[in-house]
Parts: sequence; C-alpha cells; structure tokens
Amino acid sequence: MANLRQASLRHANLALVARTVLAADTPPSRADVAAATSLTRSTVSRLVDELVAGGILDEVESVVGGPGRPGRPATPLRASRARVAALGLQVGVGQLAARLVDLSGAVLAERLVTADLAGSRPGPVLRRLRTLATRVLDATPDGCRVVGAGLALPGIVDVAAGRLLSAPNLGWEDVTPAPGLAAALGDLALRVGNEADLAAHAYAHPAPGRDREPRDFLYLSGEVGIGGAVVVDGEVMAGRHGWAGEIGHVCVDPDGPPCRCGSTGCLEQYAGRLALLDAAGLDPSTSPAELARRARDGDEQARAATRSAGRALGVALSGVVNVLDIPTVVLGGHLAMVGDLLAPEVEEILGRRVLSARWVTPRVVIADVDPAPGATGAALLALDRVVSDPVAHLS
Amino acid sequence: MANLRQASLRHANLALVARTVLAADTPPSRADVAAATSLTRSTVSRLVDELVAGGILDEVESVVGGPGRPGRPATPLRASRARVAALGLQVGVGQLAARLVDLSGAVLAERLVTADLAGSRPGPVLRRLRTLATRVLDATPDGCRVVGAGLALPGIVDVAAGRLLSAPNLGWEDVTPAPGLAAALGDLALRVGNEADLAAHAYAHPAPGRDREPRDFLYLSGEVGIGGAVVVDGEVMAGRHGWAGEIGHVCVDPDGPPCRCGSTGCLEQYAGRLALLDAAGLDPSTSPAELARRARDGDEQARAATRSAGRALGVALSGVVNVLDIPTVVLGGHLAMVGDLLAPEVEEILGRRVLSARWVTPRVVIADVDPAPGATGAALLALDRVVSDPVAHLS
DNA sequence: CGACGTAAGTTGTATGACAAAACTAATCCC
DNA sequence: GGGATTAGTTTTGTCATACAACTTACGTCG
Repeated sequence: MANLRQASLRHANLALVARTVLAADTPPSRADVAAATSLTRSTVSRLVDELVAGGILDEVESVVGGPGRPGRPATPLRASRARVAALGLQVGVGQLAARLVDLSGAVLAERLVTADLAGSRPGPVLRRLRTLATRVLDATPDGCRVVGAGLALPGIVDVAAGRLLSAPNLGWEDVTPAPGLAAALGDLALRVGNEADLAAHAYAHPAPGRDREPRDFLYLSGEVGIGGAVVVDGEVMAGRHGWAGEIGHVCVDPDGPPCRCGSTGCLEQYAGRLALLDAAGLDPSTSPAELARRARDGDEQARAATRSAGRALGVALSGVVNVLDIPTVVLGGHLAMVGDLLAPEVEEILGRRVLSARWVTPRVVIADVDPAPGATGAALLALDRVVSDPVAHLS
Repeated sequence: MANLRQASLRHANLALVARTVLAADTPPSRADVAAATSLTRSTVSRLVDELVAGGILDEVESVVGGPGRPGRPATPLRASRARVAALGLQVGVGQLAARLVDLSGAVLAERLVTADLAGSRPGPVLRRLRTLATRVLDATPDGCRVVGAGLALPGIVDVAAGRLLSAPNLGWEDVTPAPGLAAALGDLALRVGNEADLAAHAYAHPAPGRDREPRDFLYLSGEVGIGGAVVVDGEVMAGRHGWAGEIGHVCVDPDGPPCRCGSTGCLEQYAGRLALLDAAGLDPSTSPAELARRARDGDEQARAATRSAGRALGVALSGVVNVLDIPTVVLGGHLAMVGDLLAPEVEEILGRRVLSARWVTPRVVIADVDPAPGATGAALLALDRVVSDPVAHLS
C-alpha cells in the first residue's frame, strides 16, 4: 500500500500499454491502444515510443496486407521478437528441461533430457541441469537480453528463500539450487517455484501478458504424484506461504490406504501415476498413454482403473470446488494423457456433489501434453515482471 | 485495469490517508500519517483537510493528556463519530437483526429478535425485518449520514443481482429481498451477501479500515448447517460467482450419511448443529452451549459427539488447508460455543494430514459469540467502500 | 519570564504526467 | 487532383505531488 506519485502514474500506464499490446490478438496501432485504454493518443504515443526504444515492443513495418481502409495506415505494434527473453528450467521426476522463451512467447532454444530421477542426489542432477542451461543460454540470439531465470521443482518450495523444502518423489530435502547453477546463470536471478504452480501459469498465459480462457481454474499436474494449483483471475494463488495447491493430499476416504505423506486415503493413492498403473495391472514404468490405449481398446482392468481414479478425483475436487467456487478443472501431465477417460466420471461426480452445480455446471478441460510445462511457466513468470514493471527494464 | 490520470492519484492517496488513520491504534497526527505513508506533510495536510471537511475524519481537540514533548502539539486524527454510518441486516435461521454501525466501528443502534425461521415464508419475514430496519434507522443521530445497507443471508446468493438463490435451512428459493425492504430503506442501496462471508469480514475487520490478525484464515460459521469463507490478506475470497466457502458440503466420507444437498458424507452431517445435538442425544432445540456444559461436566455421549465432530472438521479442513495453504481456522456461531472442545481434535488431525504442518503448525481460533455477526459485516462492508473511495462520498 | 529549540502544520514554487486540441502525415475515393 | 478519413505528433493547459521556506505553538532553561 505505497503512496502514489507522478512517477507511479507513468509506471502504471507504461505497464498498461505494454500489457494491452501483448494481450491483443492482432498487432494494434497506437490509436487502437488509446481506444482500448481510454488514454489519449498523445499519451499512448509517448509511452509506446519509450517501450519501443526499450526493446519491449516492436513496430511492424509490413503493411502489405493492409485492409484498404481510408485514412493514414496504422503502424501495428507487437511484442518484440528475440530481444528480451527468460530462461525456464525444470527438474521433474522423469526429465530435465531448459527453455529460453522471448517476450512474444516463442521458444528460442530448448533442451530436454529424460531421466529417472526418483531417489536421485541433488548435486549431480543440478550439474546436468547446469549443462542444459549453459547450452540453451549459448543459443541466445545476438541483441537478445536474458532478463531472468526460473526453476520448476516438484515439491514444497520456499519461494522467498529460493529453497526446495521437500520433494518426496525425488527424495530431496532442503535443497538450495541457485549455487549449483550459478556457473551457468552468472548474474541472472533464479526464482524457484512449484512445478504445478508454474505449469498452471503457463496454461493461463500462453505468452507474456496474454490471457487464455478460463481465467479461473484448478490445475492438476499428474507427475508421479499429483500436484495442483489454484488460479484466480489468471493469477496463481500462492497461499500464505506459497504452498497452496496440494490437491494430491486431499482426503478422499479417511479409511483409505496409507500415503507416503503419513496420512491415509489421499487422492494421490487413487489417481497418482503409480496408483493408476498398479490398479490397471501394469508395470510402474509403463506410460500412461499405454494405459489409455488399453482402456480405449476395451481392457476391462484398465477401464476400472480410470473409473476408480475418476471417482477419487471427483470426490476430492468437489470439496475444493465447493470451497473455492472455481468450477473449471484443467488436467495436465499424466492426467491429460488419460483425460478423456477420466473426464466423464469426474464431471458426473462434480455435478452431484457441488452445491452450485444447479446454476453453473462444473467442467473438466484437458491440457496439451508437454513434458515440461513448468519450465515454460518459469520463463513466462520472469517475463511477466518485465511487462508489469517496464520501467525497471528500460535500461 | 483502467488507466491512471492525475485524479486517480488523488483518489488513491485520499483512500490511503483515510485507511492509515483508521488503521492506527492511537489517533495519529498529520505528521504521523506523512511518516507512515511517505507522502509529504503538505500533501497529507491537504488530503486530511478534505477528509475532515467531508465528515470522514475528525480532529480530536482534547490534547489534555499530551505527552509533554517539546514542539508544537499535534492535532490527533481519528474516524469521525456518528457522522457516517451503514445499516447491517441479517436473516438467520434463529434470529433477525438490524444494526447501525458508524465509521469508528461503534454500533449506534441495534435491534435483535429471536425467531424460528426454518421453513418460513420470505414475505412475512422480510416485513418483520423491515420493521427492525425502520426502528434502527429512526435512531440515526442528527448529522449522521447513512451511506449504505447490507443484508446477510444463510444461503447461496447472487451478489450482482441482489438475489438469494437458495437457502435450504430457511426453505427459501429464489428470493429478491430489496423490494420488500424498500419502504424502510428508501434510496439506500442494499447489498445482499452470504452470512458466513460477511461474518468473516467482520472478524477480519473489527472496524472499517482496521485489520485484525490473522490476515489469512478459514472462517467456519456454525448455524444450523455450516457456512464458511476463505479470507486472504484480509479480504473475503468471493470465487468465480461469489459462492466460495461452502465448507459444509465438503466430503468427509464418500460412504457417509446422505445430506440434504443430495450428496453423501458432507461435513454438515457430522458437525452441523443438528448432527451435533443428535449425536449427543439432545433435542434439536437445545443450545449448543448446553452441549458444551455437559461435555465439560464429563457427559460421555456429549464428549463423543464433539470428538466425532472434531474429527470430521479435521478431515474436511485438512483438505482445504492443503489446497489453500491457509493454516488458520476461525470457528464462529455454534462451533464457537463448543470451540474449546473441538479445537484439540481438529488441531491434532490438521497436524497429521496437512502436508506443510512440519513447517507451520495449523491452529484453530475461536471467535467471540455474537448472534448476528453477519449484520455487522454487512454494515462494515458498506463503510469500507467509503474508506476505499472517499471521493465518491465527499458531498 | 523571555530567548531558544523543537516539532506540527501551512504556504508558495517547481516538476512532471496526462488531457485537449490543433496540426501534420499518409492513404482511399471520387 | 481534391476532399474525406484515419494515424500519429506537437503545443498548451491542468493538476497533484515534491520541495523548501515559513508560521505556529509548545517545552525548556537560563
């Protein structure tokens, strides 16, 4: 709740203009931005000039496909390409990833490695990740500034301290990754975050400053366990300490099977990757895609497994929907691979157990399958800071 | 995301100054406000003068107990008394209430009526409430402006439309209360809200602009059923449609007893007022205070009832805490009356089932017993709008 | 009791961000 | 080629805050 001065005015309107341009579907002119923001054309002109000079926006020269309207032709504006970028990293249980994403949302460079990291030791893993990061950063185009880095981790993270407190599926406890990566990152600030939170951010924002519908949803990230995030109005809800979203350990049945977390009947024990494959009679290393194939081919045991997982998801999610009034659920990770099998069961139970279902029908959406959405989200989050406070980045 | 102009600057800083004065524990001087907001003394002076002229702030004349410091004595500032007020109304299952609250948080007038309204008809009840409202408004002191009215209702409310969609415990469906109350309210805008949301607001803010710790909590309102609200950073989270907080229908056990809502094993069936009294072998009309007395005196059945309710609360709340990372629970209504009996059981289960309990111990807080906290919350919410946008109310 | 120090609050001037309106630029249409 | 139309720029005005000097009102101490 800081006070406002004239400078704040300019900061806020600069951010507003930047966001308006990035959020637009087609490159808008200065006049379009003025109309959309209800600022005057003169003010927008001044702000846009600053953003263009700062490398945040680009003027599109080509007016080739001009619409043939009367009047002076517009100068379309869009996010600059390959001039401002951020590095996104991810350590998953099954893969390592590094991505360089620019302000337009384009992936400038990428490295992906699959590896079984369950029970791994942090040191060697971070060294491998460092190598990926270096390779990706080496591919930075000329004239492109890397403005930040983020790391997605599958566990409970202390964002302020940049520390991973606990990642049971990796077997890591109390790890601070920044020092191990410093050789690759140099001065670049590293922001550590929960994988599901960052994947949810990437789902809500296909590119920096750009929003996708729905703006409010619950995101479920099926890795080995089940991570989750709550997204309200396009923003990931962090919670009091940044640990919100642990949907995997919501109780489905207090008398259910014991969970690694020390509790009983957690959702993860019904719809986690291992639980799902086990119930289908498949080896833990099988891909959930294979499970989906079998279920679609009529394998009764596979179908029973997805039905049971769907029921558990429905029960757990209905409680969350009742409490939060966010009737849209996005399935990501392995849950996306079997999403079409789970969705009907989940929607049926939500319709029955959600108090407000009479007025708004809860629905399930299936995310695209991406091995490392957390890396994208981490990069986008760093870029979002450029958009929301452009002044800090106008050299 | 509107644009900012110079006027916005003044609006925002006016609100900032008002809020700073209201939030202070002891009446601050202009200089204190300047120090707290990092605005200059001259700017604060101008803004304070406007707020004093507008009847929002008062200068305290008495410097009797002056601290005897050197320098010119300060002119302490505080919220104006009995000059700006709002009307809070509540329809509960067991009572009707009307309260007039001023900017300092003082109750200027109040009417409370106990009545069994389960299965009542809206028309007659609203007429009785109208009478209460008229009596309370008639008691408005001279020179006091009533700036808004709010109505707390125990059910699902469409805030935008001012409509109660469904209140199963009253037996009301699809009721729009404003017309029935218009004769009492005159031009006064009526804002309808959920009882638990408004009670939670009242808990978070003992007076307009004033905050109480904790700033993040889950509020449980024990009426006949169990309502709830999620409070983040002092603000009640409304959810996508304003229906957030229905903790009463979170599933404790999918194989549990059927609930009025059409589902099974809802929390309300274990810890609702009727369920609690039934389990203790008491008549439904018994006060929960009587149940608490018996349990404290060693009545085994009463103890078993509270233990079982505590277990159910623990299971339901642990899921919510895992998802939201809000490790503080406030018990209100009948749950406050038996709060000391429930708390140990609930805290024990939260400690076991909440994933982050290792780092931050979840705790249970017991609210003061008030027959109509929703009425207070409704009035405070209307007054909050004066504080956050003083310009609209400066004549 | 009067000069001095100190802190609160006021007054006057400067700065700078946006609004308004006039102006220039570039294109289409006739 | 001229008028209509729309994009973008320049100029001038307004207004809220910063800054600094000033006034007010009190305590303190010789």
